[in-house]
Amino acid sequence: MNQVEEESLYHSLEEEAIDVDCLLVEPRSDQVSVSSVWCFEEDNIGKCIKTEDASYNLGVPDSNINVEGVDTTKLNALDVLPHEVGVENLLTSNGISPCDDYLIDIGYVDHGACIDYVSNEPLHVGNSSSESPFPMFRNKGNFGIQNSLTDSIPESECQNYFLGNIFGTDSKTVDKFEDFSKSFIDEEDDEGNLPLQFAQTGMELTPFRQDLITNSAQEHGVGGITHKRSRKPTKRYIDESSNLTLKNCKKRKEPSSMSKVKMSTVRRVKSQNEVKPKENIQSSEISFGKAIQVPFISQCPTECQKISLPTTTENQIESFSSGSGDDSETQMMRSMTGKWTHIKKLLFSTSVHRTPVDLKDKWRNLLKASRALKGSRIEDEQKRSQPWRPLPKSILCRVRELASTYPYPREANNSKISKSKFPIVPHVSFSEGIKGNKVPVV
DNA sequence: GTTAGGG
DNA sequence: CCCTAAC
Repeated sequence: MNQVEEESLYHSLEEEAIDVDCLLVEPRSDQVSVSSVWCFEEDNIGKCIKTEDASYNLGVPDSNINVEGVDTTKLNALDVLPHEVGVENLLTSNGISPCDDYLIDIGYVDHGACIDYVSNEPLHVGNSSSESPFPMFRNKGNFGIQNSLTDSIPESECQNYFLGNIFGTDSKTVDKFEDFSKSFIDEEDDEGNLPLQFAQTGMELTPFRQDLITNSAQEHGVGGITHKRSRKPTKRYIDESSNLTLKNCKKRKEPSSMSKVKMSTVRRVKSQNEVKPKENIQSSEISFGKAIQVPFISQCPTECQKISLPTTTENQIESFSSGSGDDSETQMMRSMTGKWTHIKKLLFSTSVHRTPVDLKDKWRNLLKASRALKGSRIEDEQKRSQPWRPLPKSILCRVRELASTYPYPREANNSKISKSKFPIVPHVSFSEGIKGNKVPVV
């Protein structure tokens, strides 16, 4: 139907005073009342009850929550609306235009659907001075849309629209859908599937429709038409992702400038073919990280976690700590200034994510735990007092033993241990203990 | 730059 | 794990 037909129809109806239910609305209002429109719509519900039933049965909720339904209705309304006739032209011009029924239906429904989603924005209908909140739209916008569609499209076709667009089964409907989409697709947009095209199309149309689509997308989340153009991950993200595999999937701040130096140092140590320490250290790394990936070696079996330090590392530590050799003095002096750094270098070289400070903290925590155990003596009591899983008693005992042997600075008054043995703390390597606790292994 | 220690 | 003071 075109505008002329509608106009003539309207006049004929008016002259003959035939219209009954459909014109409960006062047609001669200067302001087009939306509630009137809704009265009209309500009275016409019967006309398209079949369509409504169809849509409702198809799961289109009352509040247009169904994304596909929303877009479908909008699509249909847009499709029905003659493009050459602007809504403003149809609805304004001092009152209701000759084709009120049709135009209110289409135009207002079109806008009403938008209002339903752009709740904060008053409806401006062309030159009309009406600016009403249209409260009823929020509740019954769906009716309007569907009625308009029903009135505008043959019933069967209307059903096909709903059915096809909701389920995507009707090829005819899909064709129409595609045609509609193509008619609005930005030429630059050559990607995306149908829903995406439609979304892009909607954004090309008007602010109303943009809001409609975006709002519907926000409301409905992931499903339906909310396929947004997938964003390529940034290079930084990719780098970080790849690093995560190396850093045991642990988000962690890049540990300061020192750690950068350590990283290079670590790499240098790695290049020295310290395979065995690596293995042992890897086992320790398995213990500390959560879901740690071990990139260089195969996972050590559980037995492997309790092996003592490999000979290479042991020799290094011995030479480092015992004072044998000419360089022992220098090393010892260095150890005095950078104990944890050296421990890290020697024994946790492959634990890229762990800084010397971390090692220090870990050891401190172990000492704390061991002291706590010493105080309570009863493991059950410890379990009760601690929110976390307690370390196995054997482990804590071992920590105490080591702590007495290699006292932590300022925490142990035990001065019988010479400072030259500090670096031997690395005799403890942390391994995964029972129940996933981190366990120092000697 | 490194450690100790508090938070 | 982060921060800061101290060295």
